[in-house]
Amino acid sequence: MSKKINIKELAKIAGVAQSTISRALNDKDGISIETKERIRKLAQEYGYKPNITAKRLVTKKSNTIGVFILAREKIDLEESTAFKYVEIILNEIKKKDYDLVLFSVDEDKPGVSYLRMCEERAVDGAIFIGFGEVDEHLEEIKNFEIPVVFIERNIKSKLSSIITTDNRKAMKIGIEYLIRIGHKEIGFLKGTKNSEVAKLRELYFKEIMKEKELLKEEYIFDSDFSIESGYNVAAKLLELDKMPTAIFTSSDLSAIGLIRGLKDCQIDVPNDISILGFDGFKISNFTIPRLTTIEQDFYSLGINAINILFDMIENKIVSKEIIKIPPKLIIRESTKPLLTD
Amino acid sequence: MSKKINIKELAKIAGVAQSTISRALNDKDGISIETKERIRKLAQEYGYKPNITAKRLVTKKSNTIGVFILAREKIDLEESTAFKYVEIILNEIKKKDYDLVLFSVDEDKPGVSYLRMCEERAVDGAIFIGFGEVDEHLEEIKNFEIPVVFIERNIKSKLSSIITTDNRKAMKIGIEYLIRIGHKEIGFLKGTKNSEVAKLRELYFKEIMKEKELLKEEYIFDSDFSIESGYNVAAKLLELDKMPTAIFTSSDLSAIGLIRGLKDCQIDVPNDISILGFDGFKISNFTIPRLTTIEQDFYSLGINAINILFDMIENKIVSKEIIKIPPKLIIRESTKPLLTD
DNA sequence: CTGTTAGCGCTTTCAT
DNA sequence: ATGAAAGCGCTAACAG
Repeated sequence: MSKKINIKELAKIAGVAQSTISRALNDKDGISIETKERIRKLAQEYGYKPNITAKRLVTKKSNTIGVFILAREKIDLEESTAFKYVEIILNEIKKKDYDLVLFSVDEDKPGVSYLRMCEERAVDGAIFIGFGEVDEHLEEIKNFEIPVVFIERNIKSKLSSIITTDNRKAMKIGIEYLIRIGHKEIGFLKGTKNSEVAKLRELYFKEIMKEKELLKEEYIFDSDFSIESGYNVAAKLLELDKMPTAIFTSSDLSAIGLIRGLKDCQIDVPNDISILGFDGFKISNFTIPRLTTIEQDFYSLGINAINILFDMIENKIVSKEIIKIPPKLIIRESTKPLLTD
Repeated sequence: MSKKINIKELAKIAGVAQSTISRALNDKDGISIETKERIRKLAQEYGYKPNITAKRLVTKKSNTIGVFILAREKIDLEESTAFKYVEIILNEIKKKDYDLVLFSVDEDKPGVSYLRMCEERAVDGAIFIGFGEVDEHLEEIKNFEIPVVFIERNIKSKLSSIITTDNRKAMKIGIEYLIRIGHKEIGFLKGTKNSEVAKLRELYFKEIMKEKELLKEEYIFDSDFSIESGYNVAAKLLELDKMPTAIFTSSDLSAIGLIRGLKDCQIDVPNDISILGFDGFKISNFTIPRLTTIEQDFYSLGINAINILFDMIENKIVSKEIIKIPPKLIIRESTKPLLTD
């Protein structure tokens, strides 16, 4: 393995100017096809790799996307949807020859500046996944001069687009399905306190249930998307004078936890109570019972996010629109028509 | 929000030379305490942020760690352990003021060079998570001049350390537990074909079972860590003349899939057959039945990996040792003593 | 079509 | 303790 060679040395070897090397390797025009070929061969031969740092310094472009995920206190990333997006984004980015730098953010850690992080890394654009409500950095983000896409988070800023599941529709099809199969006493498990989607789902749940004149406040339970928090709701459910006949959760994992908790209390799902999940994780098709759930189209969410970001970066287009991806009801075994007796 | 200011401008404002600014902000000596203070205040006031790209160009240090995860064909990252490590590494890295750039790698995509990726990004060190067996880039990695840590992958290279779960011990405690509760007919679900840990687990399973004179080849099934692949084994199990009384899987998820598949065939876990998982994912404590499993200490694995990498980067120490983290048996509900009749 | 030259914003000798 | 100047490796504007 030979030593690293730089553009200057390669230029000397090729007997041309540095700029010619640069032109050849960056496929610019104003250079003959022959020299281009010749130089490329030479570059190959000598294992020349342009120094990306130097390149960046002059072009002021980093070919880097910053992805910010929220490190919530009690929720493992395992239990969040963030990495689903990261995976999809990573794949798309690779095709375009961009790199992904991953930042995790403690929501209430003051002092750190997201913008600063972006600037330091000279990212060309950023994606914020699932940010919360209370955020001292909100103002800062709003004034970002860098293209930004938010997933699961509705922030209006200078140069941003927003991609989210259509949470209203999600809640609507969930509730209407439950009603259709005979349920009227429908409970709800909230998501993490300062998550915006959690807030939204709660809001819509109440709104729609109120419309149907079915809303009962005592059927609404705190939870935080996590398995454990779902598990813990089971005990609270038992304290009720009368249990709901169905429960709509804010995440598959909390649904799975809840089902487990219920089982431990000798309450069978779906015979004693119906449970409806939210997410459509793969595993929910393999649980016992299989989970009926509202499936989010993570793939679309992710693809849209990154494509829009590229669009903003490359074409300086600011869509400013909110893209809502429709969710889908997947009926499986954890819900059951209510027997009227 | 004022415009970005650079060192030159700040120098002019402060009425000093650039080098003085540099010294002050990088806490070098050869500068009076007063000017240092004065300049820092000024920097603060004018919102001066050094351009990290320029800094890198001259220092040749990037404060970046590259993390390579394997994008396997059929397995979602959701189902791999990779992101568990990413999460842990990310947290540690943040403390040290490093950044993480994430690469996903298609194992059999020729032409891309990991080293190249590292060089382009000028990463100070790299972590490879769970790489496979067949790898055209293996030779290249072996000659890396950059500190490298492998997780779940045993590659000997110039400057590398290896962190892995003690898979031999894992298989041993799993098998011995199963035997202790009366099982002799013990099956095994392999992991992904070209994963090294999968190979290792298979190897040790066979080795240990042979020692005990209990090995039966027909009880060994192809699988790939995924839920679905576990599910599919159920049908194959039924084709057997005589089923094993217990099955050791290579992952929690495949165990969960298998249990589901068995259930669909009217076979009850653990009454008809015992299933032993491998991983210790959180969810396995909430499945029905709760999964008995061999728990990997992901946290230790991750922490060790990043700490060793930092050590190699900062102190130029090459440990070259293989660190094996002990696994732990967690007994829950999916296994049961074999009733002798 | 190609070479020359001037920076990008920083750190780091080498003087003073 | 501070300043001046060189240079990291590249691209881009300007000549020719």
